[in-house]
Amino acid sequence: MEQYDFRTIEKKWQKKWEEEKTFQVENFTPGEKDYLLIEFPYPSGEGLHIGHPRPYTGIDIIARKRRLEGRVVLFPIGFDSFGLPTENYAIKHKIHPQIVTERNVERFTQQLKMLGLSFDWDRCVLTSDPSYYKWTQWIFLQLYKHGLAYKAKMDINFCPSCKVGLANEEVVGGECERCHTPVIRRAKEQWMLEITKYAQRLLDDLDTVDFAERIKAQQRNWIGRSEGATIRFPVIDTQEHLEVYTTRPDTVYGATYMVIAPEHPLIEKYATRIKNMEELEAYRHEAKHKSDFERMELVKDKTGVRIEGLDALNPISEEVLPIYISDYVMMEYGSGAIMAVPAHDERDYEFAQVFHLPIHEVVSGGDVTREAYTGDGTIVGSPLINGLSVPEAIEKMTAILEERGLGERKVQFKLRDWVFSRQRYWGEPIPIVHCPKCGTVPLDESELPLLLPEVQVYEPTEDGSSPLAAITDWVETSCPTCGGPAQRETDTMPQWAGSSWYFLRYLDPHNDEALASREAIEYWMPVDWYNGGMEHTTLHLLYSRFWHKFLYDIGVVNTVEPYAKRTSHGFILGKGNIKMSKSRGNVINPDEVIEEVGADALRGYEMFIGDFEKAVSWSDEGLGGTKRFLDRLWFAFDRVDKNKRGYSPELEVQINRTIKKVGEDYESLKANTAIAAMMALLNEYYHQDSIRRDEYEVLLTLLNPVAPHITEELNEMLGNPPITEGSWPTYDPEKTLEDVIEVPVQINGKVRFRLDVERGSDEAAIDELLEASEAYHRQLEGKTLIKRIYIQDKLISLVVK
RNA sequence: GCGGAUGUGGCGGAACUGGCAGACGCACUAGACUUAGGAUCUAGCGCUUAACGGCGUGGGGGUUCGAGUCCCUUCAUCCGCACCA
Repeated sequence: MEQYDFRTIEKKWQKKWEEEKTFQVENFTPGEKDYLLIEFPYPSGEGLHIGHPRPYTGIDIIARKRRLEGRVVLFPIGFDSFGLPTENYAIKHKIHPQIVTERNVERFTQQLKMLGLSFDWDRCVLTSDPSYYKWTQWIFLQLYKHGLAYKAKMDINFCPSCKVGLANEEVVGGECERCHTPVIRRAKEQWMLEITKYAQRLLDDLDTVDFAERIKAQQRNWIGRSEGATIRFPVIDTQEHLEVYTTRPDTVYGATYMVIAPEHPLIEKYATRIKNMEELEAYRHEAKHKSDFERMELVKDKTGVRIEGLDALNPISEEVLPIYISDYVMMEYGSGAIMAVPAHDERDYEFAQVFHLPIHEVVSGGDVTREAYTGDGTIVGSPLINGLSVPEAIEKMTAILEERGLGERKVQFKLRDWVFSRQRYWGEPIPIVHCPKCGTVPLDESELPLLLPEVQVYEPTEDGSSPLAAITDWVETSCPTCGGPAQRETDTMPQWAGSSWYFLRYLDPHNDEALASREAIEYWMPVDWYNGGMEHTTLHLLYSRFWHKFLYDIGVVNTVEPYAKRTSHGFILGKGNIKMSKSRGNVINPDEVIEEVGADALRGYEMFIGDFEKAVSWSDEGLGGTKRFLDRLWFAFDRVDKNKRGYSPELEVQINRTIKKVGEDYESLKANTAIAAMMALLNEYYHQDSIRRDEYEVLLTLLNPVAPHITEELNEMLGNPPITEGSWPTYDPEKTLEDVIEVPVQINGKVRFRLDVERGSDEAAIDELLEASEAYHRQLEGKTLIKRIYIQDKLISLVVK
């Protein structure tokens, strides 16, 4: 028999699948639907990375298996084609981003097809296609109309290198997620989406979906819900109150000073009364020009300045409290002001030490002369709540505050609104017009898509405004309301816009009347299984859940959550668990691997390499092992007795077990152990004189989802119709068990010998067997049996003395 | 600091609801076939011991006839968030 010529054979099957549209699926096909989704790739210039095939193959296996089980499977693909890297590449090489995108998509498509993934290519979508972004813009307009999109001048995270504003989620460790330049703060008018309005629902509905625990935990953490109370502290000799948020209203008697954020508006308002304005200004200036990164570096040393001339009154203890500004209080969280309780808060404690401020213990149990005590205890020094525990005191104090009109119960979130505009070219134009008379006016829906204009120069400008601002004849337009001269919004949407709803477009990709028909949405939604990277948990996953809930609220979709189940895959690292990178020279190129060993071996290896959810390291030797398995499968064909049906008695149990195991393992993303079981079965076949046709065929079908090309070829060589037209093997549960089981016998917890026991034997039968066993008598010589435990078909445990 | 994980041979990793630890693969060793082998096949392969045996799932303790698995405690590593009041 010839060598397995994977190059020719893989191409042959890929061509067949493409021409015959084997994996195309029609809407409304009767049957049980499965919507399986992988995160669509960003078509970067580098082409497919070796990490891409892992999640794709993992879900492709599920798709292929479920089709064989007769289910109606939607497994689509598309490209998230707007975005900065393409634009940067275009600038560098002076090629239009559109052209760059087309080229990259072309390359990605070809590479994905080489992997033999069973996508329905007819539903392929591109987020940068006007027929697609028309609907991204449409969703924005709905958000705007429902008051969830607003423009605000605010300090945003700004990357001086990318010259672009960033969402909180895009700042990692104080650096730009993309280029790692330290992020600075900059005041800018930005479009914002009010995701905070959905915070509670985004949190609550996590309980209704099947997401991996780490994903849920990370989202909860990011949303950051806390319960507490607001308290208003009068500013002495003014009409003003400083409102603070605290989770510990029980410690209000322990407040010995107050701190407001450097940006707090109180300072401007009372500038004339403040005696040390210059000093404050200097501090504010410094704080503003510190990047987040620097702010973090200096975590240990608390700095600040007292506001001379303004004091606050503790409304409960009626003590007079000095007010400080310090950058450890942030304007973005709560009200930008805190009551400082140094005895029971570590940060306040540090600050109090630096500034020699009093520390009043109000919860007993710690030693506040040494450190802040944040645990539970009995309330002391607090006339209204003395003697209570912390939780009781929180409850009582909150009630008192509400009763006296000094504050109220409050739920606070860390989640902030989504900075939605980017001052870049390669993104969806925001369909808004600014009219001097009518103000901000949304475009009429009939005007969509608002096309991205052709430009010569797409570099961002030094002042940080969008390249679109320079295209006067595009910017200058007329007001949709009054018809007078007006100007277009020149910011574009962030990359996360197009990916926040793409799974809906797959359902009805050519619809020009709606983002997808209601019928299609009702037929397919929700996504039954969505796999993607952990790095998207607080970005894409949260954003798309938010948009989906909004679309639900306005009646576009029928499910509250878009994804019923979410799993995430681990990265593939280089040898020695080091990240692959060009500079280290340890990058593995999928094209080369496919050329070397074929797509089936690559797919098989990426599944066999280890736990799907964990990071794994690439090994060329490991790849070789998987390739060898496929070669052995290929040459086993010679030993197949094509006329002999059924399973041989020696193999029957193992085959039935393997069918069971492979099916279950695929479903739980454990293709590694499924492959191990199939390897073991093939090894077993080699120990037989010949392989029966049915034995071989069942292995081909089981392996088909992992290695679709070689299995189809071998199956065809047997003269069978394609596996894709067949069905998934079934097993007989009765036959997954041996009739005679080798049961271990433990004596005082150690296995000493084994007995062949007929399946289902009772204790009496065991007695007989033990009596007849020579080993048993030898082991018991001179000892007394105290206890005997028999677990049917599993184990015999004897306790002797 | 908070949250989530993970610690098993030389390596990647298996082990269902507590029931034969180390499946499967890699590497390695020996042999076969070969002019040759980085091909293929066969066999071996946790540590220790001459052997019987003993010891083994990060460390310590506990529950149990029986613990990788359950409980307590401790150490280490990875990931995410982080002055969030």
